[in-house]
Amino acid sequence: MAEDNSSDVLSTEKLSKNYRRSRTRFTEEQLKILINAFDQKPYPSYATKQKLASEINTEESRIQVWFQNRRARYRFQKTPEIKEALESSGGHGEDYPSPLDLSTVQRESRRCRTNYSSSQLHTLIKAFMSNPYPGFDSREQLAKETGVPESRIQIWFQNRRNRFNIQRKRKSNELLEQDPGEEH
DNA sequence: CCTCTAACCTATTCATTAA
DNA sequence: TTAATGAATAGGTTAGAGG
Repeated sequence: MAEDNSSDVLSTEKLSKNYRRSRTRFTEEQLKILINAFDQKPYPSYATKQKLASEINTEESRIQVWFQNRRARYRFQKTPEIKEALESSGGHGEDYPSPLDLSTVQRESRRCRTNYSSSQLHTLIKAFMSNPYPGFDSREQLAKETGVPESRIQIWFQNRRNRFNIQRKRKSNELLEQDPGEEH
């Protein structure tokens, strides 16, 4: 088959030095603590995540991602063991009281909203225009340059891409709707 | 090869803040 | 009060380490 992926679509941005953070290896002891915390509270507050981070000596952003992945796995497989545990305890599992139901879980305090200075925004926007998908090294560089934590840089790029796409979509929809001859 | 899962992504929603 | 935007969510994809 012909390799037709040489098209210009992903020539500059996605291919260029776009590498991930190296994979974190949790020790058994760390996992024990994390799993225990998850069983107690699958939606930990920011303060709790910070506490866990210092407790197992890792970054708070790794804790955040770990909980995200754990919830996804838990929800997806809904493991037979857990289902059994739910039913064996008389219809309602006390150990797992549908902990992933957001409507019943009261969410606790988030991380404080970050305020960016205009010079920080200037740096970030410039970087975004040159590459909206910065790899780990690029994000670290930006963090160093702006003094903003790398985890905030990553979130900033996510939000920026989303809102950029939303605007783009709305524009194309408006173009479609403005067909000439539309009466009224 | 295959499985597991950290890292990453989009889309949406919640929440804070400046105008 | 509202618009802009940071933070968190669900849920999906990518990739690295080990069987």
